[in-house]
Order: sequence, then C-alpha cells, then structure tokens
Amino acid sequence: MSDSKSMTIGDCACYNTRKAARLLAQAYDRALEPSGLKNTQFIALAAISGSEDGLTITEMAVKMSVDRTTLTRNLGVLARNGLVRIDAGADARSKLVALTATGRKALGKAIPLWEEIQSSITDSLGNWSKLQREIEMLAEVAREAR
Amino acid sequence: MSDSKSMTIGDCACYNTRKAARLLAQAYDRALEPSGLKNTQFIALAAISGSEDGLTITEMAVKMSVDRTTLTRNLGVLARNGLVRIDAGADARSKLVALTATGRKALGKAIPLWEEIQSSITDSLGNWSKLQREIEMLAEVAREAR
DNA sequence: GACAGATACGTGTATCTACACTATTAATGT
DNA sequence: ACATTAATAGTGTAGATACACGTATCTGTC
Repeated sequence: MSDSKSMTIGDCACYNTRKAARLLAQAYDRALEPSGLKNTQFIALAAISGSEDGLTITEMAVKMSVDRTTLTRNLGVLARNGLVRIDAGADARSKLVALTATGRKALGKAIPLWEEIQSSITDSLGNWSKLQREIEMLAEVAREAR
Repeated sequence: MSDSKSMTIGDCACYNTRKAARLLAQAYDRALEPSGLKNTQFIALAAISGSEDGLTITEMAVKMSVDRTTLTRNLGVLARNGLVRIDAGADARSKLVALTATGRKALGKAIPLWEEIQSSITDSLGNWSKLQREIEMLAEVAREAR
C-alpha cells in the first residue's frame, strides 16, 4: 500500500520543501537587506516583540519551532549586534529575551520591506492562506513523525 | 491592494516554509540514520546517480537549485567520506562528480528508509502530489522574485 | 596571436541548524 | 534534611547555506 503510483526521489517532501525554503530565504534576505536584517533575524525580532514582557529562551524556541541550542546561537548574533537584550529571568536558571531600542527600530524598518516581498510572493500565488494551512499541516505531520 | 485581509508576520511565507523544512529535515535525518546519510546527502547522491555519466558541479547545483559554492562544500563532505569521486572534466576548468561504490551502496541502503519516511509523511496528508506542485510553484515564484 | 568577455571553480567569512553532552538551579519525594 | 528528578541554559562539534571575491581556463573577435 501507499506505493500505488511509484514514489520517486524527486517527489521527496523534504527535498522539495527545503528547496522552496532556500529560494524564499534568498528572496526575503534580498528584500530585507536595507534593514540590515536577515529573514531569520527579522522573524526572531518579531517573535520577541509579540511578547509583552519578554520570553525565556526555551519559550521562544518552542514558539518558533526551532531547536533551543540553535536559538541560543542566533540570539548571540542579535545580542552582539545590539538588537536584543538578555536579562536575568525569574529563576537563576532562566533568562529573559527582550528587544532593545535598536532592535525595535530595525524591526520597524524591516516591516514595510517584509510586507512588500510577502505580498509580492503571495500575490503571485493562487491562494496563500490555503497553501499556508497545508504547509503548517505538513510541518505538524513532520513534527509527529517518530 | 493585496492587503485586503491584514498581513501578519505569522503568515510569513518564508518563516512557515522554513519551519516545515526544519521539521522535515529532522524527521528524514532520523529515518535515514541507519544509512549514515543526512537528508541533504541522500538527495545529493540521488541526483548524481540519476545522471549516467556524472555531472559538473555547476550542472548539479542548477539541477538541485542550490548555490554552487554551497554544493562545493557539501560535495567536500561526501568526498571526504568516500561516497563520491570528483574527476577531471572535459575542460581543465570543469570537474565531473560521480558516485563511488561506497556511495552507491549507501544510497541503496538509504532508499528503502527514505520510502518509509516519505510514505509515512505523505500518507498523513490529504494529497501530496497536489501540495508538491504548489510548493514547487512557491519555489518558482521565489526564484523569480527580484 | 593577443585580448576582452564568458565559464567553471575555490576560499574567506558569516549565519543557521541541531545533536550529544555538561553544568547549574529548582522542585519533589521520602 | 537529603537525595533524586526535572528544568534551564551553554559548549563542542559538524554540516548546510550563500555572498563577495579571486583564479584559472576557454572562446570569439580583431
């Protein structure tokens, strides 16, 4: 079963999704360039700005579906560039990530650039909302694959 | 126009696609582990094996929609592990990439593992063929975004 | 045959990614 | 109170990714 119509490696879900992700990352990076942010950094800043009182690294990693240790490194870059602040958390264990003024400013500069590339991409597609839901479903299925 | 229903950063095409790509990569890497290959390496070997007389690095990069210099590094890993051979090409400039016996063997071991995770993923989805076409369209749109 | 432009490839640098492991601190059970 | 377990974060290592730049080679043209 499940092999009814010959699987080909060219149909690999991982390959095709990664390919799209690479090309999208390049397009968004180019579009965001005037802000000095890469797509990853833009998304990270946006995630932080969405949380009023800052969030811990683990919280943020879960929210973004990225490995915690990956996020630690990525936050290191942002902190080095003065875009985020990493304060002591409630615990002596946890830390709180928050935007600096510089970070907020960069985010503000990036948002209209993002809106432009985002609508440029989605306008060329039939129905992005629907495709987005399907890609989210794909992510969910991958997350649960064990 | 194009903003008829309020764009939110959570709808970012780049973010959502990258997220799915990350989770898929983890799932496929886990599944392929017994072969010693990562998803990227598996795809690279498959791409090479698909070309009878080997291909140049640029040809392969175009075929896979990956940056040429990225591919150079990735091939370096595969060559270091004895999975591919990099011979002199027609030119004194170009080179020819080909599978070694070891590479062919690893690929052979990986294919059934790939089939398993691939159908596990796609079976959990409504219609992968259709979604795949849409993701390919998304990649195409991103490629042409300038 | 020399030269301008095109082709093919590598390196330096920087970022993103994640697994395995470690260290520290907090919470929990007896 | 103490030992065990859970929670939180960092490091070592390794691979993937791409841009800017540099080098060698080839090709067409004069």
